[in-house]
Amino acid sequence: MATIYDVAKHAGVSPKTVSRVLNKDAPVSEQTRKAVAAAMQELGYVPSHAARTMKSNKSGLIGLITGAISNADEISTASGLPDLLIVQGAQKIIENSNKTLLVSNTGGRLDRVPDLVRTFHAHRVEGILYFADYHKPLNFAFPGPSVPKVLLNCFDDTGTPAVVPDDEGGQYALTKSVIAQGHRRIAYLTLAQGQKATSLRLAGFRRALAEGGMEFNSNLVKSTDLFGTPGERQLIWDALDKFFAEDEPPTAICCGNDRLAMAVYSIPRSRGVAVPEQVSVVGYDDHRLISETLYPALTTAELPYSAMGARRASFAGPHIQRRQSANQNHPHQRSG
Amino acid sequence: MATIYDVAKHAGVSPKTVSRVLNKDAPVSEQTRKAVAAAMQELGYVPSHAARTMKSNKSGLIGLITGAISNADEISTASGLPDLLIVQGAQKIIENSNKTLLVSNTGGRLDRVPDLVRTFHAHRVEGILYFADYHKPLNFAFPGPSVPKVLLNCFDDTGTPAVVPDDEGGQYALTKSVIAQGHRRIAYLTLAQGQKATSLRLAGFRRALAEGGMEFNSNLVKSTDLFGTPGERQLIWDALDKFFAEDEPPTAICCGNDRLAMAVYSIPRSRGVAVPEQVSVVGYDDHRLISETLYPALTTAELPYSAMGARRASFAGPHIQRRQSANQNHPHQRSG
DNA sequence: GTTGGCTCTGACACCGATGTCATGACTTCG
DNA sequence: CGAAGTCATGACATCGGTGTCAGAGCCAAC
Repeated sequence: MATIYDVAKHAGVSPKTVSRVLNKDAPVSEQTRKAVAAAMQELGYVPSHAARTMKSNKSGLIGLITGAISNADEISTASGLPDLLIVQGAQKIIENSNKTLLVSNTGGRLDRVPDLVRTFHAHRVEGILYFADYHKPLNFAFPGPSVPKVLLNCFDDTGTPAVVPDDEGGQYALTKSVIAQGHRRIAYLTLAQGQKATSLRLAGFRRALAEGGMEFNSNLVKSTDLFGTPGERQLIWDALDKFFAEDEPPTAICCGNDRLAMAVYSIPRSRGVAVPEQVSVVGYDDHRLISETLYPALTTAELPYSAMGARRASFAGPHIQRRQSANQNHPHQRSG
Repeated sequence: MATIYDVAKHAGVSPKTVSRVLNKDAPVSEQTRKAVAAAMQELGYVPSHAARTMKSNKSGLIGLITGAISNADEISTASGLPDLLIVQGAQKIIENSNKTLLVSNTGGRLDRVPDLVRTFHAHRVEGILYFADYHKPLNFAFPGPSVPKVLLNCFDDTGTPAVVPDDEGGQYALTKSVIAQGHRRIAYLTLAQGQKATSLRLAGFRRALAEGGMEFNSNLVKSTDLFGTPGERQLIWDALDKFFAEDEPPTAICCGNDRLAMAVYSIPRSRGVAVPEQVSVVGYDDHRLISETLYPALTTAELPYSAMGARRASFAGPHIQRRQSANQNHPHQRSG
C-alpha cells in the first residue's frame, strides 16, 4: 500500500502538503494540487484510517452487537428476528454520517458480550448498538470505557437510550382493525408468558376490546408459544378446541406472531371450520412492525454523530400489515 | 482511553514490558507480570487496534459488501435474499479467525461499490466478501489494491474465488422428490427470464423429468416473476388458467421461489381446484437452500486466514424443505 | 577469574497520518 | 523603502503500539 510519503515523493512535495490536498484544510496552489492528485491516482493511494485514528482518536466505526443474527449453532432461525432489518436500519444511519458498521454477534451466548465489547473498544468504536433477540429488560452492564450506547429491542434502568417496539400500541391498533371489520368474538393466542411483549400486547388487546365495548373473555386467551418446539402443535390444537367449544365461538383468532398464525392456519378446517369464511386468522407482523417502529426512531435517537444529514421527514406510525399467509377476510357468523 | 504508557507508568515499568505482557512474546518475571496486569485492570486498558494496525499493517478486519441488505430506499425487502444468513455465515467464519466484520451495502446501487471498497481499503481490510443480490455474473472490477476476495452468489471470468448456489442441482433434487411422491404432470412457474438462476433451475427441472421418463411440456412452463409488482398477479392467474385448460392438467405446480408459491397458493381454489387435494404447490426455499449450499462452502472456500479452526465435519447437501405455507401432500389425480 | 549464556528490562526508532510552528516569497500600505 | 500581512510550503513532533538492539544481573563452566 502506498503511503502519504510515497505520494509526496512522487509529486515532489512534502507529506504535509499531500495531507492538505487530502483534507482541504489549508490553501494549496492549483499546480501543486494537480500534481498531488495525479500522484495519488497513479499510486492508487488510499489514506490509512488507522493512522488517522491514532492522531484523532476517532475511528469512524460504530459497533453493532446482536444476539439475533445467529442463535447458538443453528444456522436457520425461522423464528428469529428480522435481523436483516436491524443491520439495514443501523446501516442506514451509519452511512449518512460517514461511519462504518462493525458487526459482532453473541451467537445466543450473553457471556460473550464482554469480549465483543472489548474488541469494539480495541477498534475504538465511537458508539455501540446493542440489539436484543426479543423485547426484554437488560440485566448486565457493558464493560470498558464509556462510549455512547443505544439499546435496541431492550432497555435498562440506568437511563441508557433505548428504542423498543410499541407492543401495546401495535396490538391495540391491530385489534381495533379486526373489530372494525365486524368481529365481535376474538380469541388471542399470546406469545410465551414472562416475556415483556406478551403482557404489553395483551394490554393493547384488552384496551381495544374495552374501547369497542366488548367484554374480555379469558377463555379466549391462551399462551401457546413454545418457540416452535414439538409440543407446541398439540398446545395449539387444544387451545383451538377449547375456543370452538365455547357457546359463541370466535370469528377471529389473533396470534402473537406470524409463526403461530401459520401454525394455526390449517387447523380450523380439520375441525370443520372454514378459513377465512368462518374464522379469520390474524398474525402479528414483527418484521414490519419492528422495522417501522424502530427504524425512524433509530434515526432520531440521540446518537453522538449529529452531522447526521437528512432526517426522515415523516413517521407514519406502526402499520397494520396483514400478510398473505395470515389472511383476514370479512367475517361471517357461524351458523351452527 | 488509557494507553500503554499510562499502564507502564502506573506499574513502574517501561511500555515495552507492558507490550510483552500483552503479547507474551518474551519472558517477563511473574512479579512484573502481576503488577502490569493489575495496572491494566485498574485503568481499564484496552490496546489500540489502530496502533497495532500501523505497525503490523494488519487490521484484523474483513469487509462484506452486499446489495442484498437493502434495496434502494425501500426498507422492507419481502422478496430479498436471506441477508441474515449472509451476515451470519460470514460472521461464523470471521469470528473463528479472530477477525471482525465490516459491513457496507450498496443500497441497490452498483455505482457505490467503488466508494465502499475505498472505505474498506482505508480500514486496510484483509479480505473482501461481495454478495450479489441474486445469482449472476459480475461485470465490474474492484478498484484499489489487490486483497483476497470471494464472490458470493455471483462469479466473474477472471478466476476470482466464487461461491454460488447449485441452482440446477437444487431444482433437480426438488423435482425428483415431487416425482417420487407420484406426480406425473408438473407445471413450473419460473423466475424472471434472463436470470442465471432461471435457466439453471429449469435445466434441473428438465433433467429430473427426463430421468423420471417424463416428457417436457413447454405449455406447463411459464415465467411469471415480476418481483412482486402489480402486474404479476394477473400473469399468474393467466398462467394457471392455461395450465388447467390442458387436457391433462398438472397435479403439482413448482414455483421459482416461495413468494410465487405464496401468491399461487390461493388461486386454484377460485378455479374450483382444491389445494392440496387436487394440486400441490411447491415452493423453492431460497433461504435454506442458499444457506446450506453457501454456508459450508464458504467455510471451505480458500480464504486467506488459514488458521480457520474447526471445519464443519459434514455437509448434508441441499435439503428439500417444504414450508408450511407451500404445502405439498400426496397427489390425487383429478377426476374431472 | 573471567568468559559465555540465559533471563529480564529499557531506550529508541518506526508505522502513516496530522497539528504546530517556522519560513520564504510576494503583496500591500504608510 | 521598510514594516506588516498573506499565501504556500516544509520541518518536526506526536498519536500508541511493536521490532531491534543493547545492557544489567545472575549462574555455570573452563
